[in-house]
Amino acid sequence: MHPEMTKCESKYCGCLYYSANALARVMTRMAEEEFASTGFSPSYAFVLMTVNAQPGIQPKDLSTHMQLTPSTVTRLVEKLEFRGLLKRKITGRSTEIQLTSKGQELIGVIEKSWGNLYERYSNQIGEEEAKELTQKMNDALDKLTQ
Amino acid sequence: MHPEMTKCESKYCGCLYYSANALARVMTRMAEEEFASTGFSPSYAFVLMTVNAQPGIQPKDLSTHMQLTPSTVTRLVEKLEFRGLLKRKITGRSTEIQLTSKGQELIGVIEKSWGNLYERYSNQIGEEEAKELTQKMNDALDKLTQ
DNA sequence: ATTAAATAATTGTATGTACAACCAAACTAT
DNA sequence: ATAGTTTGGTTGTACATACAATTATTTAAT
Repeated sequence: MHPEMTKCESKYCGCLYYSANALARVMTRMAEEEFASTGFSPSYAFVLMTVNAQPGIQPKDLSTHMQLTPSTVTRLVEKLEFRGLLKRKITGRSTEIQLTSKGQELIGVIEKSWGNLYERYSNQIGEEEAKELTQKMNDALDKLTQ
Repeated sequence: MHPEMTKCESKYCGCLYYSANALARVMTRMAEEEFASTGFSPSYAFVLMTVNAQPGIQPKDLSTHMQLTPSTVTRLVEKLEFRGLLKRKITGRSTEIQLTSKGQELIGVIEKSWGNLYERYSNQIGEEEAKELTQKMNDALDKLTQ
């Protein structure tokens, strides 16, 4: 038995599906706590940040960028539009998403929470290790999605 | 700009929350495809495998093991019990979970799908890299959950 | 012994996400 | 030009998961 196996009795801990989901749930719980002060759950905050970084982005691109299905993106965007934080400009079959001024006002708070989240997990995991892990996960993501 | 940044234009790709969730969704889609032939979605298959590996396991332990909340485990277990694949033996406030014979019959098929899943992502990511990544994620998980 | 605190599990309810079906717009090929 | 195909986006619906509140059991403290 390998020494690194001692911490985990179950052989299923060697499964990427299992570990990815467990880690995602832990990170989501943490992100929910950090973003709570903004009034948004993490996915909504992420949409706002992404639209802020790429004004005019289309739902399709949000979808591939966040690895969410188009229907999920529709739901996220329509709720944020309902709350007056962004608006959709439809031309033909394509749609452009822009922040409203009300939405822009929130970016500061959201980015601050995002910074807090980064600090929090970096403290626990170690900043360098966290960066490295994130990078490796992104590499894997690239390979898994061509 | 670092060379490894070229693939990802957004600074948010450096966020562990983001990457963990994106990877988890991609892996879940893949796992759903592989487990489809068993008639279970991956979480249910995982419960069955875990109970098979640790007969008599308690919901609480399943919960911490899978990083799922107790209520979620209750739902998973009650559906599997309803389908006659496992049964709960309640003594006092604690519960022991066992596979039924019907449940045991399914283990073979499930483990085979699990192997297919392993092969599939190993082929895409590279077996060594996949193992390494899984290990690093488990290490991070340990640190994030004390 | 009796009360208080902690723990295991469950229930009602809400939310995030996905799938399947669909519509409308834009290509493509005849 | 027109029919077929592809693509962006939306809707109805279903499911996995979480949160808050609750019950029941066990442990701890007086």
